[in-house]
Amino acid sequence: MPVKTRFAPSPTGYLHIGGVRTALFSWLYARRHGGSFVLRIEDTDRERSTAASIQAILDGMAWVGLDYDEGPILQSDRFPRYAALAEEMLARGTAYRCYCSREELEAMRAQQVARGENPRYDGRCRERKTAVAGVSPVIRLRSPRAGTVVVHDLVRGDVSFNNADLDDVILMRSDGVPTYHFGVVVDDADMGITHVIRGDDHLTNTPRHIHIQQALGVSVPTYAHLPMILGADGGRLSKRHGAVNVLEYRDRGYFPDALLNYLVRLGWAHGDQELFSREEMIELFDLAAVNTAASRFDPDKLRWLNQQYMLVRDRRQLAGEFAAYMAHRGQPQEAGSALEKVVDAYRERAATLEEMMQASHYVFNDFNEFDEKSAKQHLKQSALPVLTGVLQGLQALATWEREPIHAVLQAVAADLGLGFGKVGQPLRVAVTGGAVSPPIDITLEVIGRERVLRRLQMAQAFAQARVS
RNA sequence: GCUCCCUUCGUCUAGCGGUUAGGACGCAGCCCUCUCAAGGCUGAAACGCGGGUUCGAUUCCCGCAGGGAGCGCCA
Repeated sequence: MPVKTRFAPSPTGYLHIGGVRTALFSWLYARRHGGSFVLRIEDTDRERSTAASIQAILDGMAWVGLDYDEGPILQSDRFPRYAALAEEMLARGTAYRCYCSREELEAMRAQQVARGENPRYDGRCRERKTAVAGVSPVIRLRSPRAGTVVVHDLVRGDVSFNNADLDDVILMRSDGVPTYHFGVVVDDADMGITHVIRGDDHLTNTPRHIHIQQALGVSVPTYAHLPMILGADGGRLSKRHGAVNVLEYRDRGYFPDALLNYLVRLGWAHGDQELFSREEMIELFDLAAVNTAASRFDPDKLRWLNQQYMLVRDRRQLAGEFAAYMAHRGQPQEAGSALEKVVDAYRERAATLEEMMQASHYVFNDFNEFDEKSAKQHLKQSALPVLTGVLQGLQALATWEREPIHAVLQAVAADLGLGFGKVGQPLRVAVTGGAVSPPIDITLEVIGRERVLRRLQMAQAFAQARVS
């Protein structure tokens, strides 16, 4: 039987980073085994589900490039199917109508907790023969009360549960909408899902799902429960640990491949290897090698990984991505030099496109003030002959390229009997406004003749004013 | 409270009875160097605790402690 996996988020918000990891592992498993991957939207919670969330999920999936062979399938399109199955179960006696009010159930649970028991439905409507007037009932599963269920989990091994600890789960709400438990089971069966790969938080739901499958007479899929991703402090991953919305990583200038590479190493490893292309992930991924312990999200490592991708990116592609990113951020981008040269100059100094934009700010934007500390240190009297000499040399330059620029600087340094550092720093402050930039000759090339000459004059005036 | 899961450097992890417990991020130092990076080298840093089993436990078993999840007409 060919492998078929699915990712089944509920559209109650953006696509979460933890969700992407779950989707990735399901996708990898399907791709690894030449199977198919389904995207299913679990929108049975009609109050919280929104069209905007569905769109956010689709956008997120598209951005990270996790393609699906079927879907998006909406559960809300399938309501008649669940209702029909529930009726069949009623007829067969594997399910029954429950007329208990929410208040009644709440009181029941409160009493059980007070007695130190596991709060659960006590089955009081199991044998009820008559309807209660004016009450629209829910439909509950008549689940076994004795014996055990065992979940054969690909990452945990066998996990067994006592049926006595489980209660009769609600299949259909009183308004005729299926619950999550019924929806997943029916859909996984109808769609022929062979492997259910999902978060660890569903492990204790699995015995209930198996009961439903048995009542339905469908086969039990293979389960694999993935460890959770926690925040840096070990708590549930949330906004305060950095971005949890995938699209925020796009907006911060991360590469989707780097994000996926980071995520695949959370709970999975292949020896000491850190860098995995998509193809390698697919080739090497194995559920048996998935860890059992939860892991913590480390933004620093993601950042490092992103730079590793930045470093080896094709220059033309990177330039295109950088241009698109700047446009996305509303950054004007007439540079003095080609964008390819800019990205080559800054890729070593930026882990993300956002950082690249910040680091190369002066290439695209004019300024009228120098960084105070840098100016104080480098734009002083001793810098005047340097600025003057360089200005003259550059004005006379025929081709504005790194090598001839470098030759000019070298000549000025030699003329003045200065080390290169005494030339580079004042220049750097003059043309960038600060003390940090790529090698000065490259910096000048990339900023462009017009801006460089203008800034040199500005710096000259600045230093002159300080002297007098 | 009850049920289930988990436990190797700060973090991600390798390990699958005998290792100087390896790698990566981060951190520190050095080298390179016109600044900052990138890169190279070096360093500090871990088997939660207690019992077993065994000639020998990080590794297998049992407790404990600590963490996490579930116990909804949410998913």
